[in-house]
Amino acid sequence: MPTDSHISASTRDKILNAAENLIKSFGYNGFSYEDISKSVGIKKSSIHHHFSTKSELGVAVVQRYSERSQEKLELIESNYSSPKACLKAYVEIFVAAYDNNSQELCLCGILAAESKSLSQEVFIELQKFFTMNSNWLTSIFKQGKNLKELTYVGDARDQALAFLSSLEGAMVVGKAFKSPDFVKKIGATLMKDLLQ
Amino acid sequence: MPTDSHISASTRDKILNAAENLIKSFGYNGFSYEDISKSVGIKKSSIHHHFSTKSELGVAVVQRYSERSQEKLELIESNYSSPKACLKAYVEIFVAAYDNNSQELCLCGILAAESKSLSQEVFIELQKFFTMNSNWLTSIFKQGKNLKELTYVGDARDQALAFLSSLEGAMVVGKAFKSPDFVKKIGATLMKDLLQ
DNA sequence: GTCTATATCTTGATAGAC
DNA sequence: GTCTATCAAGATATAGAC
Repeated sequence: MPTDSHISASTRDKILNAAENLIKSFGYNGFSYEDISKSVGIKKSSIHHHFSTKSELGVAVVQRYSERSQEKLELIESNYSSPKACLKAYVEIFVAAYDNNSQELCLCGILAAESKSLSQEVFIELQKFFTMNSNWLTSIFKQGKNLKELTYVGDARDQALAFLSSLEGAMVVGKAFKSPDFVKKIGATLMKDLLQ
Repeated sequence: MPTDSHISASTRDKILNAAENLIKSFGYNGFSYEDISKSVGIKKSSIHHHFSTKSELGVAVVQRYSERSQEKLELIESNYSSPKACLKAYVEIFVAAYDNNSQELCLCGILAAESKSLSQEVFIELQKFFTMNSNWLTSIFKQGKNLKELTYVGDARDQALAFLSSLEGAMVVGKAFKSPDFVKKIGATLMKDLLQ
């Protein structure tokens, strides 16, 4: 058995989990090593043993988040052949992340908003996330038009970027309204528009 | 002459200007009294004379931003009678804020992302901003459908919220891509979709 | 209304014992 | 790999002179 998914998370993973959740809730400038210390039950200095700087920790958090996102995208494409179903499943990622976790943001959404506060290293990982997502969506939109499953005017990439922007924005605006089903509603509206 | 728009800004206004710009760039958790001090050329303690707490400053910044936004919305409605033209002018607000200022975010967009870090007082002002914008947009979308100028399916409010989310999200995603004309492109795409 | 000075706390990070 | 102890810097905020 190559993976030991049943054993409890390593300290390193616990730190990454805590950091990811803290960033989603309070942003990169809104969390500290002390917060992680409390959450994981380990001293600040021990965190530095695993991630010597905050930037290094940030890079690792975004990398892991991107890897998981990529796995989800691959899973969608292997589960669904129709672009319409793929897009619906994509929306469901955002809905689940938001609705199931008391209106938590996309990790990379809040980091993008804080771009100017990030080290170059973290920012580069951030860009990779958005490049991956926009490329995937563009491909889906192209297929959708070819198969006449999705209705839109103009360029597939423009539509993909607008779609991605809408979902990221929905998480942000939904927080301001403290609306638990905001992303679900926006997602449904977006899909409806594309099936016109 | 009732207004003295030619005289230089009061210290209070200078502080508000600095705070607004700093928040747009680095977020609420990303700026300090020291930053304002450097920007305005005044000591930290003097800022406390005008705004005794950071929360108080935050409230004032959002209130002023909202007032200006409201004035813009009123100006649009008095300048244009067509819903389509109103919506186009609304998009232009976001485009101008983003493109002219090296990809600066909507003040309330980044604050919404940082919701959990805000005092209740600041958060309440934030909600007012989004309520005002969504109500205005809903009204425009209703008129647009009645006059057959805008094409969309379903509820006007849902479309208004999706539209607002798209613009807010475009500013965020555009930052990740370091794309100077991202909001303009997304805005054009959104308008095209509504004129289908 | 602005300043100097200071208080108090928190931050990211390091040194060194175990 | 985790701990205690400590650091220097930066944070919000206050006291009191001018």
